[in-house]
Amino acid sequence: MPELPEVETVRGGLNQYTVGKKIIGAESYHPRAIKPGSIAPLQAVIGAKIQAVNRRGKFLWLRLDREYALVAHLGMSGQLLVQPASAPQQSHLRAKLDLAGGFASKQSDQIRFIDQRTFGWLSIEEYAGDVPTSVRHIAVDPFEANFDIKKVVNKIKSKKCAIKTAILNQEILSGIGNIYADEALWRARVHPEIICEDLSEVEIKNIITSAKRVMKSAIKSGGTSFDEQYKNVNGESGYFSRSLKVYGREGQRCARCGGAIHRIAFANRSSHFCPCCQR
DNA sequence: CACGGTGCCTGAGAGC
DNA sequence: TGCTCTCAGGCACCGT
Repeated sequence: MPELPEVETVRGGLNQYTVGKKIIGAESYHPRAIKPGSIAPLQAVIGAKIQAVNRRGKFLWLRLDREYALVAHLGMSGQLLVQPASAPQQSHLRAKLDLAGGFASKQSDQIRFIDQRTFGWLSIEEYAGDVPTSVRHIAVDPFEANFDIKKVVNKIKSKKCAIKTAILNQEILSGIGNIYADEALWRARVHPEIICEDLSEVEIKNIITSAKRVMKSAIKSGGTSFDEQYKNVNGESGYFSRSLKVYGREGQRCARCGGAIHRIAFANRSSHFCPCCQR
């Protein structure tokens, strides 16, 4: 499941291998691949040059030499791969962009959008200030220079919902999904169902700092080679098996206190935590 | 306005 | 073996 670290890994790969390239072809293969709100079909980007690859939270966009951006969200199972045009076609290929010139060979490269469960999408959008329109309501993520932790702490402190619900809310701070939410709460020793109002500002700040730290180390283990980056995006990278302390570890021992990790259904999701050290 | 619940989607794995 | 059921969780949207 791509959360901020996985999307950042994809952004880095696209930034390295596609910036400066001209888009010479575009095709969509699935009706859900293009977001209904897109102002134009995918073919509108043909002829555009990729100037930069930007990200906020889990939203990604290609800045083009145009008035509009090509926005991408990976949803639950989306991937963006850069591959030579001759590479075999993946079974869930939803769209592709052809680029002029290649890095892997002399033939042209493609950006391929692959998405088994079709919760991801591509969209052509105008800008609302610095970001495309569908990103406008998404809060700044912890890695952005203007991330204001005090403001975020105050906003969370005023909420009457569970702390886990608050840190998953992309309009409060963005980038955290179910995995990193559980990991951040474990590291901060806070039970996911504690009501925000009942936490101290120090505790809330600690949760956010923990989230940033765990996501930072996940980005680091995204690897440096192109292939490794995209292995990570598949969701089964070494990071997941090595470093996760609670997510997907129901019944196993807590690395801190040795107690059993519990899993509860909460807000239509699974929450993993240690009842012994997360009160 | 704030918040909780639901729909969208497909393949893996469990259970019978 | 093969069928059916449950689960995974991103976001947008709707109702209270």
